[in-house]
Formats: sequence, C-alpha cells, structure tokens
Amino acid sequence: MITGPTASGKTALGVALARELNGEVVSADSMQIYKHLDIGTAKPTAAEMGGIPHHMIDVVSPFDDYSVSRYVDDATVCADDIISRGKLPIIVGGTGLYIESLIAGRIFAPTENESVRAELNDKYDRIGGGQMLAELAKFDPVSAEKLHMNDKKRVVRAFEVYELTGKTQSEHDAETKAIPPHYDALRIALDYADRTRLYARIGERVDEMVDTGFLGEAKDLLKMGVTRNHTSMQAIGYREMMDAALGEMWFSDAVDSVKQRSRQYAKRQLTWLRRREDIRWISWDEKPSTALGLALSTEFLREAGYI
RNA sequence: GCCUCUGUAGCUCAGUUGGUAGAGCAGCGGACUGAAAAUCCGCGUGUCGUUGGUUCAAUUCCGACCGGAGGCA
Repeated sequence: MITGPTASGKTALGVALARELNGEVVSADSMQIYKHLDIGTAKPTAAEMGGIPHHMIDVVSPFDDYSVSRYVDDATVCADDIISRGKLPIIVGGTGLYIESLIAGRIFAPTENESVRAELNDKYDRIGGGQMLAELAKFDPVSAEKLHMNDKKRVVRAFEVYELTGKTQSEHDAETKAIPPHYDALRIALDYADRTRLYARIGERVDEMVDTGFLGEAKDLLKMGVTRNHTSMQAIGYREMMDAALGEMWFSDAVDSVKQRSRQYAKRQLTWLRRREDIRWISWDEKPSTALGLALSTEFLREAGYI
C-alpha cells in the first residue's frame, strides 16, 4: 500500500513498484472513482500508467453517489482477482478511510432506506444537535460520549445504524474491529521532510491543472448537468472552477482557493496517517524520487519478509 | 497647500464612557467504521503607526510627525 498527501509522488511509485513486483494498481481515491473528473483529480494518464493495469478508476458517473462500503465491495473483487492470477495488488491512493476499510475487510452497517436518513437529518435540524446527542445517549451512550453535538453526519449516522439494524453503532464497531484483516498489507507513506516543500508542490500542481484545462473540464461537467450538489463535486476545485466559469468569482481567486483547500486537505491526510504506528515513511528532502522510493520500498518489503 | 476620514493578530475588522484587547478567515494540532478531496473539534500576547503631553494609570484623551483613502484648490 502506497499512500501520502496529495502531490507526494504516489502514482509514479505505485507504477514503478507494480513493474518491479509483477503487480497491478488498485486505486484508493474517492474522487478518481468518478468518470470525467480527470484533470482536477490528477487522475493518472495512460502515459503515467505505463501499461500497468489500474483498477478502481473511472468506475461510476459523476451523477452517482459512491461511498466507502461500495468501494470495499468493488475493490475487494479487484484485489482478490489480481491475487488469484498470481500477481500482487498494490493499493495506491490518498483516501485513508477507503484504504483502511479495504485492508481490514470492514463491513458497514446497511442503509437500504434513504428516507430514514432524510428524516433524521430533518429531526436534527428541528431539535438541534444537543437534543439529538441527549437522545442518542439513551440507547448508545458509548457513541454519544465520543461524538460532538455539531458533528451532524456522525450523530445522524449513529441513529440510522440503530434504527436500521437494531444494533448500536458502538456494538457494530466493536464486532467489526474483532474481525481479522482481509489483507496482509505493508503500509508505506510518502511525505516531504519540510512542510513548505509539500505546499509549494501543491501550488505548482494546481497551476499545472489550470494550464492543462481544469476550467474547461469544469465547464464540460456543468454542460453535462452535474451540479455542485452531486457527491462528485465534493472534489476540491470543481466548485471553484464552476463559480469562475459562471462569473461568480474572479478566476485568480478561484485558483488561490483551490490551492488553499488542497493544502488543508493534505494536512488532514497527514493527521489521519500519523496515528498509525505501523506505517513506514519515506520523506523527500527536495522532490519525490521514484528511484529512491522504489529502493526504499523494496528494502521495507525485504525487511518485513514480504519478498 | 488646506480639510475630513483612517492606521488594533498573517488578512478583514470589532472594542476599551482611560485600568495593556477580541471575532471571522488564514495557520497549527486533533478526531474520523455507508457523504471522507467530506464532516467535526481544540488552540488567539499583538511595540493597539511613531513620538511627546495630560493622568496614579493611555491602545483609549490632546499635540506633532509618518503611512493610507477621499475632498477642496
């Protein structure tokens, strides 16, 4: 598994490793999942893939609502298939929740009923987070303890899980944690020794996206009828580009905002990764080096007895 | 040249009827089990433009100077 914040060199290293180890890439990126979001998600081009098969990219339309649980189902099929053909799956991506869920083989509590969630969201707005949390505490004190009343998504989900399964979210989590991981993965994360380097690279990358037609891509999506409410438009930059296209925002402000949000995202990714103690880190002094990354990665694999 | 307004945290600004000041954004840290590039939480000492004066005490009042905006000519 290769992960790290945006613009840390994951894609190139993933391909190099696949070539070296007779592998195929399983992407773990919540936005590259969507078709037509190419430039803004830094989706690898055919040239960048270098003939290595990539899975879990372009799997749904930008009108669809994808989610972790679908990802685990779909990506598990891919990875198992790769293994059955005697090859090595290499998970490459920056979406921490997707990666960990895939490796763990995590099972999510079902949600067949969309109206239940809508009602609960409604109720939250009506009675407020404080009341919601108080109610939650009556049947699931463990979750209520952990959640903040403003964290609407998670508070609502805790209610939803209970209503739909009769089981409490904390019970579900506990059961799920007891399941042994589905894959035995070696986790490697990429980063820069100096944070300002990372940020500088992110800035350059956004400029490259703009130069290669980010605005046009957003306009195309707009023309297709994709709106800012679709889940795919949570991808950083698309709303900004759309605003600029519609004349609701200066283009230069839009670009600055994309850079800023990307930096904030990278910081969150780092926070997510730091808590895992079993990650081997590769940190670049200047810029990402595929050769160095490959050397260090194979060393890690050897040390850990994988090869 | 004269007049008016203005100068407070990296940015935009609030405030102190005189007892050394606080929001949003940014930044930093954290959380994260069916929206995750999403969502949420925590962290605010800064010569209150400079310099004199009044005062027990001034960022707050008065003067001068410097910077910015506007008006008059």
